[in-house]
Amino acid sequence: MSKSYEQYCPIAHALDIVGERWSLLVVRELLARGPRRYSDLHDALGGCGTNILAARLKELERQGVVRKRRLPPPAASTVYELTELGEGLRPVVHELAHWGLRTLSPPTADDDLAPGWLPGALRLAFPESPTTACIEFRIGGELASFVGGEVREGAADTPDAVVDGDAGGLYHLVVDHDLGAVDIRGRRAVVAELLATLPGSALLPALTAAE
Amino acid sequence: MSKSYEQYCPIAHALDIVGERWSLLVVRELLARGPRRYSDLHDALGGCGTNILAARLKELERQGVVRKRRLPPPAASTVYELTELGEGLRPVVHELAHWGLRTLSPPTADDDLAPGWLPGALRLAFPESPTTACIEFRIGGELASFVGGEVREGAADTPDAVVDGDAGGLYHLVVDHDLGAVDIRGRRAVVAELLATLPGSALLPALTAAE
DNA sequence: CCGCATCCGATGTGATACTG
DNA sequence: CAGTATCACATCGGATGCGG
Repeated sequence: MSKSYEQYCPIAHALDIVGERWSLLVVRELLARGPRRYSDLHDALGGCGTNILAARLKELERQGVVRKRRLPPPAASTVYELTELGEGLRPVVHELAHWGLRTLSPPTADDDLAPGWLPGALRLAFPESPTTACIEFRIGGELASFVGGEVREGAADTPDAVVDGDAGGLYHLVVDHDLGAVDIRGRRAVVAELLATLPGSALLPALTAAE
Repeated sequence: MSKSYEQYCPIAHALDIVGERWSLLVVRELLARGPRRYSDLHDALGGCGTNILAARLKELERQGVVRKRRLPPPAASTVYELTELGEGLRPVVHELAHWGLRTLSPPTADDDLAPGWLPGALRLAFPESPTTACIEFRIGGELASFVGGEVREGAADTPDAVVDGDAGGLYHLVVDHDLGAVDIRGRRAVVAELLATLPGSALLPALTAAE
């Protein structure tokens, strides 16, 4: 879409930068997983055409959303990472993800999901510093934890709560706020608190009434 | 883009629905100005090709984002309006607008702006119920007011504060939180409170530090 | 392998014209 | 006013090539 909307409007301007096909998915990937190599991105995007990916990265770099960095010799490779401007897209992607969840049906099987999806999914699902509690998630073979408001891979040392279930259970926990969709050991209250930080907790109840 | 991203991911799914060119601008228009006719949309979008607009509206309707409604005889006409699902995009568009503002330079002249832009701009800029105060905005010939957390066209009866200036001043007020960029009569504090509800007030200070 | 650049058929876009 | 029809053209997606 090299063609701009040519409107004096922040939304049109934002879309001029990240509105092209694949662009926001590149940002999603960098937000959820951190700095990545070209071919990692290409794989994660379900193969979007190497030329397209190259074009998007070049454009995003030109716009100051993404930065290219060369790693030191031991692992000589180039990685792409978000600039501060690019990091600023987190709330946008976060809201978009929650809106998308409304019309996305629960996952059918864990096979659909790429290995290592859980930490990224949690990072995208929850705001940055939602709670000081420590919660461990064991979802369909994946393992990740909330520690001090941050998401880590792997188990937690002394979790306040452990959430156990499959991807469908996590879906219902996040979308329907159904604490019964997963198995929770420890302090259920901290999980409820975490859910209260979701955009949906303000929106969903309002849907039946007038918005 | 009739072609879906075909990923099990809420963001990819959201973009399958509103990620096509022009789609989010249609939503923006309906969010900011309420139900509109086909040709009003076509004008507001800077002429995006009637076939494209028709295709987008059809797709958005099919996806349950937009609804077509026929007005009663007196003003026999068809209008498009957002469904509850479509209204749910408000936080998304809201965040996107604030991100876009970061790299959008101040307006050069008021000529750039379509008549009646102010109420829509205020509705997009500020969250839904930010304050109970009553504030009147007089920006470059445009007139709009915050009353009870809602934006109205025209003057306010008994405003707590009156904000006077041009479009550039409003820009700096919203982006830089510069209360000096406009002329404020009455209680400055209620304007400062309103600014505190912006996403930027949480993000901008954090940019110099680590995000 | 990694990081692209090039070529090409399929598809989407944009301006104009035209119809109910 | 509310679209549909048409057509030149840009872009996309997929395959392939190719130097480091």
